[in-house]
Amino acid sequence: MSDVKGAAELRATIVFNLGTLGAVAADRFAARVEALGLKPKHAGLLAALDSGPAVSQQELAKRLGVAPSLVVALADQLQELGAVERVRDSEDRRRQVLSLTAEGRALLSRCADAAQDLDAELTADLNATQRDALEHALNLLGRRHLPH
Amino acid sequence: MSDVKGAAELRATIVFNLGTLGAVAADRFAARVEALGLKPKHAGLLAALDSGPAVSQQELAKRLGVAPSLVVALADQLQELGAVERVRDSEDRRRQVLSLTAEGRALLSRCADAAQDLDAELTADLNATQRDALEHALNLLGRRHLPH
DNA sequence: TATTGTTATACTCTATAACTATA
DNA sequence: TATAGTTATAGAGTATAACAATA
Repeated sequence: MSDVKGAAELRATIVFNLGTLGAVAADRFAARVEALGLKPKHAGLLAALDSGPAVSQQELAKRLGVAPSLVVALADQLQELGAVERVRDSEDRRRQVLSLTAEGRALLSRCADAAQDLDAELTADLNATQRDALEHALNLLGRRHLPH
Repeated sequence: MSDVKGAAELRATIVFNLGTLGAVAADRFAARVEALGLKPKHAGLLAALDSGPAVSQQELAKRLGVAPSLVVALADQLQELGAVERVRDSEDRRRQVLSLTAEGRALLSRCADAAQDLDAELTADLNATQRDALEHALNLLGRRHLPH
């Protein structure tokens, strides 16, 4: 069974298709949210803020798997858009606590709209069973392999 | 139905999970093939060469969706590894025709091994039915949305 | 002294533009 | 003049390192 494998075997793998289709998906999502003045990472930050209680920027960086300095830049830009507010934590004045504004929630909602639109576009030639199975399997993998 | 959507709705989408899991998959694949002296794009080039008849570098660039100058760099590195050969086309001496060597085929095979290993790792907590459905759906999407 | 946020710098990846050889 | 390949340059994105304020 140590057969020599070629392009066909590589292309058939889940990892290969996840990686390449993931890049396509990310590009299309980026194109959609660009109209909102956002990059995908901004949407990620908005989602992280909407998910749980207010946290420090350091904590956000860990959740998102990015450098703290990047959180600073993303938050700066979101603040400029009026999407987030920075409030110094009165208990530990080193901490900047980020929170979503109404505008931030509206932007996040429009990101979700864009993602749902793209889902329909991407899965147009899957039948309902296939689509549900894909959605379910990806949600399972997400829960297992993504930070949350 | 113009309900305000939040992080939960965004995270549940296929596009979101494809994008984020795709990045995870790509990172893991990159880590594996690094031991072979390769980056994912090198594997992509090897696979493209294995897929069809010999073509020019320009044609390769179109197939891979990258700039021609990147194909030059990738091919340089693969040639250094003894994985590809460059032969001037005798009919049009501007063209460099790339072809896989035995070493190149061996490297590609090891890339496929790595991808199959990662598949098992990634889908460890899916049952056989879920796994097959995921694999099938991704292959369908790949045929529809990736160049080939 | 350690930690949070910030700023400054550097690195990786890849595209665009300029150049060479051939057509 | 146009095209294949190559080389040089530039930009986007993000990390690492240095710094300031607070603990």
